Amino acid sequence: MKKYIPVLKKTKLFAGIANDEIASMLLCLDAQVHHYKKGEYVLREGEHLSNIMILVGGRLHIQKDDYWGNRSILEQISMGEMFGEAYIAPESEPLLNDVVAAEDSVVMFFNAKQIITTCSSACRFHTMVVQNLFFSISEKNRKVVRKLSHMSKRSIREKLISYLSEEATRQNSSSFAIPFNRQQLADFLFVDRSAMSNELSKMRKEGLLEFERNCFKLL
Amino acid sequence: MKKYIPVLKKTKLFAGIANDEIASMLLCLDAQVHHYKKGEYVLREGEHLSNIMILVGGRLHIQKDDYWGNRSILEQISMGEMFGEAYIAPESEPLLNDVVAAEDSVVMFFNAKQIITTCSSACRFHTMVVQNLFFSISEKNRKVVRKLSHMSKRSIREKLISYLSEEATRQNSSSFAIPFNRQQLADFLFVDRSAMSNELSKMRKEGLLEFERNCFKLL
DNA sequence: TCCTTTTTGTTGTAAAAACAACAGACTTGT
DNA sequence: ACAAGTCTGTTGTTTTTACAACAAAAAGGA
Repeated sequence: MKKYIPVLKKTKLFAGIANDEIASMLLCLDAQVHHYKKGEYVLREGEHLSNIMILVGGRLHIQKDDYWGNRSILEQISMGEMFGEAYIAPESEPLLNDVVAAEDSVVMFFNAKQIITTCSSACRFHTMVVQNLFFSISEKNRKVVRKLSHMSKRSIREKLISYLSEEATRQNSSSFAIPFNRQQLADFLFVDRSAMSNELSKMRKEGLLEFERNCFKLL
Repeated sequence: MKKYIPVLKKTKLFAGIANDEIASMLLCLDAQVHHYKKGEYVLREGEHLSNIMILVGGRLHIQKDDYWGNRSILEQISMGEMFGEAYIAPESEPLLNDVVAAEDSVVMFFNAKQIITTCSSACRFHTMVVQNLFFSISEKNRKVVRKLSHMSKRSIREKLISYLSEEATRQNSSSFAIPFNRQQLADFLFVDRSAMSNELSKMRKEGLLEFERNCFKLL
């Protein structure tokens, strides 16, 4: 458990909190560690949540498969990101999507009630965590809205440009790796893989970008 | 100002707070009222926010126009809903979209810092508001994810079914009105209006639904 | 009321995407 | 090293969507 404190320290939720403070909070917040193999389900659609979770190792996909087997990847969760936080409100509906390990992953569970109910004595920094929680969910919110903007684009090409540009900006370089293979990227952009591959090739021919596997360079 | 207290009382943010408590908080939170005519901009892309806003009259669209004049409506804000809350975090980027009055509207502005910084004495209920704020943004989050699910559908027909089903569920009836005209619905679903109109007609012929103007009935 | 503007549905055509099928490159495990 | 499986790009076909243009219906204003 303690070995994840350095990771937690870097998260938005525990920003500005000292290591030993985090350690004491782990007890107060009822922290638990779970391990998942690639492909395993962390959460399933329809579940009721009473925990807030932080990914401390690996990578997760928040996704949904429809009746015909079409998969849609709504979000990707990377190291240090929080998830599940939107479903702990008292009148919240059950989880809308599945959460699946995209690679071997480690997740920490925290008792949600303990987080949002500021405790009386022990944890001096609890108030700060509540505020951090709000800032974290704010960031998540903006992330989803950005994704929605990608999806508002009408053509595969525009969606690709929109997404790849964001990645280039985020990684602060015109050369960057993405955390998806082709099929996953297609599922993430809600388009057909072969059509997308085709479009990528066209764009390369036109000199808009270069790529190899999951590495891209915008020109 | 005081005339909006009954509206505020029904919002998620002020849930469980007595009328006179709200009244005193209006001062503490630096509340201001602004009026907008249909089509007027409430906020513009790129702005930095230091307020949380609640719509107390009318209807707003959170939207974006691209270079070629294609409009995308990302969200609709109805009476009593909060907005802007995701952009007040210290390291938040500027606003990603425009906020426009879809009809004559009234908006209340609250000082964001005052809300998230629990004040010392006067407002006994301030702690509750902070918690409400978290639950409100949680709900907003789920709303955006639901919209993302609609958009994950590959065809216009599926998007329509996905959106209309949600409305039917939300309004708890198979007959319901939607808050969009055809062009706005198309902008909201990120598709072409005429193609969508066409698809609606086909669906009506096939007996899937009935409609007239903005009133729909699922069969 | 009449005129103007907006909204909606319809049609035909061009463009784009989905779908299916396959081959070659690359991985992985034995 | 080999076999099995996965990933990626490519092609041809079918389906769907976008686009443009227009007419009818409805709404709004003078």
